[in-house]
Amino acid sequence: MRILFLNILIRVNHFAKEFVKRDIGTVKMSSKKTSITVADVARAAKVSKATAARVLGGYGVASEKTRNAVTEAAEKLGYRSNELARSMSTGRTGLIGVVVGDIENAFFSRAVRGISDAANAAGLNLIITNSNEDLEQEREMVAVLMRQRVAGMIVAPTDVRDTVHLEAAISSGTPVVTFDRVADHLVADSVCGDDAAAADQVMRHLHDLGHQNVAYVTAAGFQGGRLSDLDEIGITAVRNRIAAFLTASERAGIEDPMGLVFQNVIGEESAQDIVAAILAHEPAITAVLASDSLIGASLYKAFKERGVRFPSDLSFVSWFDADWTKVTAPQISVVDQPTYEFGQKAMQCLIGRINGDSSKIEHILIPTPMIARGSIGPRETCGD
Amino acid sequence: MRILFLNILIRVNHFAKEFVKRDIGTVKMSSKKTSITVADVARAAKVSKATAARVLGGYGVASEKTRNAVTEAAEKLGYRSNELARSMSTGRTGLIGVVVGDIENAFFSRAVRGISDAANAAGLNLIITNSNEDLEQEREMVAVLMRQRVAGMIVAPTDVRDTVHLEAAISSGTPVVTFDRVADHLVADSVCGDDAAAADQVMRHLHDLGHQNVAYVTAAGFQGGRLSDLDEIGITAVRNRIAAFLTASERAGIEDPMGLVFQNVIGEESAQDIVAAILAHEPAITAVLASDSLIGASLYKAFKERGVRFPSDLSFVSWFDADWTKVTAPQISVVDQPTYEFGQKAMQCLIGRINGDSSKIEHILIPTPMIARGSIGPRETCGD
DNA sequence: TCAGTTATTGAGACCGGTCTCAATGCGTAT
DNA sequence: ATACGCATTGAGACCGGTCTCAATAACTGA
Repeated sequence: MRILFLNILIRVNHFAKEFVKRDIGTVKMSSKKTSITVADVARAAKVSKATAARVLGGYGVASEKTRNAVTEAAEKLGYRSNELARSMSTGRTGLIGVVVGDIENAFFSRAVRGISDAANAAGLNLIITNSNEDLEQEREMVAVLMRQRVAGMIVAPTDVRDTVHLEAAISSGTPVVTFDRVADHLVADSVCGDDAAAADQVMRHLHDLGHQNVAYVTAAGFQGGRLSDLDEIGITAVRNRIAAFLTASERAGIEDPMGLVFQNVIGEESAQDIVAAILAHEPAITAVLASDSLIGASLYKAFKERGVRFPSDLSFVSWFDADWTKVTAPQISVVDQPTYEFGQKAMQCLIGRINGDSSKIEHILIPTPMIARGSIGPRETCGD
Repeated sequence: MRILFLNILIRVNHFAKEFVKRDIGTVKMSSKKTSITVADVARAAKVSKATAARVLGGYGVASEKTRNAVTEAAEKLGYRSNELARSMSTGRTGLIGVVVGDIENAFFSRAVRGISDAANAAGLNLIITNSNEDLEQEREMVAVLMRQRVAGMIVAPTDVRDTVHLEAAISSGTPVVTFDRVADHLVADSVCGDDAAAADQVMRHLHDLGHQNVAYVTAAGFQGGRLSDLDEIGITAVRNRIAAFLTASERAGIEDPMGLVFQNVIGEESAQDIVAAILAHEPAITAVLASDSLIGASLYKAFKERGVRFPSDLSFVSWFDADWTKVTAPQISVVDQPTYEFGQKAMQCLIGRINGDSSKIEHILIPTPMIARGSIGPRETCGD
């Protein structure tokens, strides 16, 4: 009788426990309805969490029967993997950090498109950040990306003379590839246009057309408002162009080539000032090189406003084949920077590094040929 | 003797196990050297992990003495927080997913800049993806973003007639804001230009100038190569423009307004075909509206190649005030879409939703006024 | 059928942080 | 000195997945 009672009590207790367990399970599932886990799928498929994870994560082995059961349960439950959890476990994220000057600048947005396409093809995704060509902001963005534990970073460094933050990232095991600019001392691959060759080519072309006084216009600002030392320039792309420009100007007999470098052109107001200075220059400047397409567009508009005719009054070349260079009359001659390819190459390098490639650091130079259009003409037609 | 031998064997085995364990521990610490954890900092500061986390995570309370000790240890060790772990715990990431048609299109890159600036100001970062205005790719990108557990998404939907994937995201608790396009049935805020009003304004202006046969050129493709039903258009921005265009054309006495909608202009080749068709149109088409700046640039170039003069032969208006519209001669009249503001507004809406705002869904309409420039002129100067 | 080998599965620890609540410490009043 | 209330701290569970290795199952050959 006593034994029978105890037996009944044990059964009731067992039933109550099963009831509570089921109830808790129901509540849990209800509140977590929006996020099904591997454990949920495993329960539904009547396998262990580890087995379900193997199937859903696509690693290890599982029998076909098990695989089907898990797959079906996952579909039925609407399982969606959690990359955060996966990344925590594996120590690897599928995220790539990108630091550009300004995503709105077509030069960078096209490069980002190239990076993005190559990344997506490799199952990776981009976190895009803007440095605004400001070192402090670049540092902050790199820190943000490091906290996100990006698998690697592609950076257009604002100033190659101060890359401590990039060195720290690299030391932490995060591979870095720079694009458009190269820091020689950094243990990072780089992908850049051949700026020196391009500047040289443009200058030769202009000299062949009889030009001697050629101006170079840049956004970079110099101490005392005038270039006196190339080391002032933290963006290697710009430095290389100007170095080649100076060499070529000397070759053409210019005694003070640095005096032909016009600085600090950021936006249309400063372009107006520079255009006034160029038009007032003695001896007359008969050709202008714009360091990038933003500057190019501002200068072009300012010159047109003053009634300058291309190429009869002034020959004009801009870096980067932006959309606007092809609707002007005449069309603008450009240094064609294939930034989509820059981006693709940079991403390919980075994927190699992420996958453990420890071969020698590469500095990839991509040709950036001049496209001569109607904005360049012989000096004799340039009025004197 | 046998017992002695077994005893020695057991001791050797034990020693070997301890040796291997020590060796593994050393290797492990060495490989983890680059990632200092809260536990490491806690150890160095002689507090518990929970306390160190409180200080480093900036939540809870800690004495000043403790705070200083932890902060100092963290600096000395070079602690860098792990957002993955934090997000796992908190159930919240600081990532925002963005799906645009093509980051390279200035319309989107400027919007993304607006989104990015607003996000960064709120301590958030963007994962940018491209849909290429393809529904399948959009679905895939949304899935990728959901797997990353983004805190919310800003999407320019490719087709508002099929938004199951967005509905699923919203049901999962991930707020969505659409921009440029609106899906009425979606429980999502939207930020768009007032396309109907803009089209109406442009048409009124053209009619006031005497134009009657005005063409609208779009990238959208229609069944049978001709627009017959507005519901064919999955992008609401385009649909609204065309609807207003048709209404205004009818008002101006056009009997078959749909015949003035030219479709499927993607790239410069198709632009050539469309330009030929427009120039051959009877009665003569005296004004053209380009649905976006990519189409606009292609059309402009094709017309110029055929010697068309603006505005004497043809008046021309393009949606979006792209850079190229301001260097043509004459400058192009545009519908100014302030996409930077679109992006900012969208991000603000999304931040509200992420923070728990459950107020009524908002559809924000931003004015997109016409900027009349030299490409528009009276019909009488347009040759007949 | 039994033994040996290979394939599959499950238990439990772990990633690096957050969160909860009980334990401990500190300050104040009697 | 003792009691009470408040502030601070620590222990341990947990987030959702991966990884390791022992246990179990399945297969094959004698």
